[in-house]
Amino acid sequence: MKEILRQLILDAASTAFENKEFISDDVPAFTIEEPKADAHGDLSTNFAMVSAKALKMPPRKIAETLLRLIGDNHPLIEKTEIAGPGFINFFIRPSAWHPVLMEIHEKEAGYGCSTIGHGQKVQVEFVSANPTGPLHVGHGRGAIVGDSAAALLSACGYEVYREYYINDAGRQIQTLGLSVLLRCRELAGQAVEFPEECYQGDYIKDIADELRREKEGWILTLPEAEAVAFCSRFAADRMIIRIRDVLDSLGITFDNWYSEQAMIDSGKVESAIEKFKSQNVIYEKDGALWFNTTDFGDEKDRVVVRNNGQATYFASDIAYHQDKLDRGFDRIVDVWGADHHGYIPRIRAAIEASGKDKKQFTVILTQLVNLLRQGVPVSMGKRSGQFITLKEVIDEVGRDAVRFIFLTRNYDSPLDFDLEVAKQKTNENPVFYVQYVHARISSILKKAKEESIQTVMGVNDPALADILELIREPEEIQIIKHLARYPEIIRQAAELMEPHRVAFYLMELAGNFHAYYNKHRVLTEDAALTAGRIYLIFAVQKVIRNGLTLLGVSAPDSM
RNA sequence: GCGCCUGUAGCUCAGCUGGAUAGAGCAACGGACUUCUAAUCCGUAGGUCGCACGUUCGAGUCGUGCCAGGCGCGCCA
Repeated sequence: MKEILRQLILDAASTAFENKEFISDDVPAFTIEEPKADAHGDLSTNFAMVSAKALKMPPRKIAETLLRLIGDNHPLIEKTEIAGPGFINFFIRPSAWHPVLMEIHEKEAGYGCSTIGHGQKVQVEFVSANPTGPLHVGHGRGAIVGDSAAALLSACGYEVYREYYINDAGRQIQTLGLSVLLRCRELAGQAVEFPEECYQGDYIKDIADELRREKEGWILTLPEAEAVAFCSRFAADRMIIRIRDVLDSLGITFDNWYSEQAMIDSGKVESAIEKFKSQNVIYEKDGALWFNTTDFGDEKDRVVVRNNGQATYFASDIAYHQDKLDRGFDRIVDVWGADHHGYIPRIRAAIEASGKDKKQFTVILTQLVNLLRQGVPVSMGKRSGQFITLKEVIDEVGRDAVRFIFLTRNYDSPLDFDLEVAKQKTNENPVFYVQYVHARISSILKKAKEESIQTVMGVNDPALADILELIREPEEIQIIKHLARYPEIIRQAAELMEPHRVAFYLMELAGNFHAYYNKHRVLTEDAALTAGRIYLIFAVQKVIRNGLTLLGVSAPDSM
């Protein structure tokens, strides 16, 4: 609808130019949007105001000219008006909205999808939590936002590749291994002193127990270094399995789990360093190797190899991002927690230094999550191991509610997650509000079927046009107008990678539907009217389902 | 001290990259179930958009400076 109007306006503008009524055919960017107030029509454009300067005409005068050229007998338009400082308001004929329903029924799950991505390859790297401890709710937020953003990109014609980067090398993993080894010895009855810097959580004991069952006393006979190395690998593997299981329970899967250790073993880190050395962006100072990130806008240069010969994690990060680009992705997206924001300049530096466009690299920074219970913060002590894990939250609250809550906030805002609120089946928890629409419609359709009412009409059914003429209640037109916006919402949400827009859209659509449901009956004595209304609500259901699917939330047939 | 994020109704949050009279939900108050699911709906009340300047036809939105909160500033991971 917007596109039709846009074309109409552009045509009128160029006619005006040909008639020499406009002195320029240079059309500035103008918008067409749904006004907040119904009195301002169905759609409105600021064309006259934004082009006032270029045309050297007062906005209202421009608007008058345009409207005269558009004429007042266009089939879609009921009336037009000029308002305020120069808005042109269009009132659309109610029946003009009906084709939206036909489009939804034709496209089904494809309604809302687009091809704006043109098959560009996008890699989305998210979660990538270290396998040294269980996932917490902060990871959950990144996981859900990343997964949903990926789904949106996919729906918009990008070729999306989901990847998890496993930090399975370096000091932390050593510590993990040591922690497990010490717990093994403990289980064997040895007296051990458990250092503070080791991981304190009970999951370490669990893994030690698994290890003991599988290997019995064997591990205790190994020399310290070998034992730690073995425990490290064993524990990291077990942690990854746990992490994957939790993510699975949220409906999140990856195309690839990328091992840092494997990357190091393949020599990619070394060669990346060599490459940068030869480009003189890496230099030596005080016995260490430094990356000259300052030249690319960072605050200070960063160490890549320490003077003890050990590479830093940054070295791996450089190689990893090089590798991403080498694999041919047009765009790479990293989803990080806000506590990592200081890393953006250096990673961006690494990308620029390799001759790539920094615009190919985007970071989604999810702000922190405060876990509460009835308004009281739940402590998140890291070292103590005394924190509520993501798994516990999912088990308590449920997958759909967890996902929806994370997706009803802009990821850029800090988020209070109250466990008690998340469990409530009230409107404080809008996931049920939206799902209820789906269930209600399923229920109506089921009943219609039982009463042998035809529920599916073909687009080419000759009776369709007459039946749709009966769909003209204000609430019905309101719903269809809202349905018409869906594809644009999806495009916007994908471009900005802001899934919360979809969640809010769905809540609004749900509101429209519930109001309609309470005011009008779908199954009536009038067969034609009933058919039309079924056609309408069936479309609503499809859009609800499409939206929920993008958010990774189920669409139940009964509740 | 420097950098990033946030500040909108009592609470939790939207606000479509600058549009018209700033919106939802919750909480409060008053109504609607013999009907296709009341996990719903209808109504009332609630605001100096942190503060101050600036940019322009027009600012919650953009710029600058303050104020408040969160996070980050290692040859740590």
